Amino acid sequence: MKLVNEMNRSEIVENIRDRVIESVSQNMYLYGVTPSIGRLYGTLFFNGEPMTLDDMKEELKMSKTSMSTSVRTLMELNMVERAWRKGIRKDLYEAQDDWYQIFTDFFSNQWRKVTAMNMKAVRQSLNELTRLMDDPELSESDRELIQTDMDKYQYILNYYKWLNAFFDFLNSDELYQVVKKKMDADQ
Amino acid sequence: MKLVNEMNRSEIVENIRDRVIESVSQNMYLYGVTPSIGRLYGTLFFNGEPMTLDDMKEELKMSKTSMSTSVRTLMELNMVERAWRKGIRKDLYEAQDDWYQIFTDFFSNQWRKVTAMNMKAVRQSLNELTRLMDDPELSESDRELIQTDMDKYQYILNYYKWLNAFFDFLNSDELYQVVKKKMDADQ
DNA sequence: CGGTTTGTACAGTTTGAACTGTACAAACAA
DNA sequence: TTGTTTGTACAGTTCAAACTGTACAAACCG
Repeated sequence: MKLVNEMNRSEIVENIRDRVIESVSQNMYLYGVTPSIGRLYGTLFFNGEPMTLDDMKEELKMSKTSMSTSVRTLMELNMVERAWRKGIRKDLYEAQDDWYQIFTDFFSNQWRKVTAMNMKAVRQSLNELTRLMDDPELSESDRELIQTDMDKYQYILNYYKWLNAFFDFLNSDELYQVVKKKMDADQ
Repeated sequence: MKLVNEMNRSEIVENIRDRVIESVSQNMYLYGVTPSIGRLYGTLFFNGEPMTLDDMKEELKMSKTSMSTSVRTLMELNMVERAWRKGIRKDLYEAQDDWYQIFTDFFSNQWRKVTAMNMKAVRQSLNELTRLMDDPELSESDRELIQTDMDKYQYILNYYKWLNAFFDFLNSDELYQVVKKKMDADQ
């Protein structure tokens, strides 16, 4: 097609880059963020240099407010960090570009938070049922019914304990050795 | 409080159960599902017995259509399975109650799908840039610019390969041994 | 001190996703 | 065959989240 030949080279490179950013951002819902926020991360990642809110607003054609809130979200996920350059008064942000780190951090931070909350709720429920079981007037059939629930709660607790151990493993050095072995096996 | 004493026992047990279901469902956004769908899963999990769409509709006070689409979503995530009981004409569904399995399946299925798509896009981009680099008229500065992008694409590809090896590990027996070790260390 | 720049709180708007009700197709019953 | 039951497609509605613009507080400048 003639048009392509008429495009100047940096335009072509830019288009290719945009396609990759789009692809990455479309799939960042796995991290619980919207495509817009994903696009912002991609932009920062490929820009290399830190950017100001106004840079981002300009690049993505969105409001400054959106850029402000989006960049905060990315910071909470350890995907973006503050940066400083002397002589620049505006806040600067740059992409955390270690994707392995981002991946493991995500679990340690987000998932652990959630499991902790759930464990609390389940532990409390387990306690309340235990107290209920103390009642000597309880019929045998009631007892069985409650026990069924208690067994489930115990199962959930064990699972969460296991999950947390798994996250410990994710943060350990072993991870890389173990996965390396799998990679070599793949070849 | 007097009220509590007046509640009959199964009501109390029910309330405790609902609280746990709510807690679990609130946090199932990590699996990319809404609280409603999470609540449906929780209901099926604690019900034990398989349920029909009408059972669910009744239990959750929602439309049958919602139950139908929600249960499909849960099936795609391997969180719910079809069940059969003789004499019952309606479709029956029961919760997959092995949470370890659900967790590892989630990665194998959802994340792998996403990485595969991204890899495709990045590979294509890398190819196109390689072809662009063949042009002998390319200035040195253009070359460097393109090379910077190509390095990033290569980095992404390596990361995705690593991720896939990690998912292989998740599906392997090793996982349980390795995590077991961490759990014992925790005590 | 007043004047300027920068980030964000907040209210309002837009957009998309969740949810509902109806209408129908497929499966079954008689 | 006709009548009934069951699941889902589809159109419409409702609701929540994303996004914008304005207005202001905090920091900086002279």
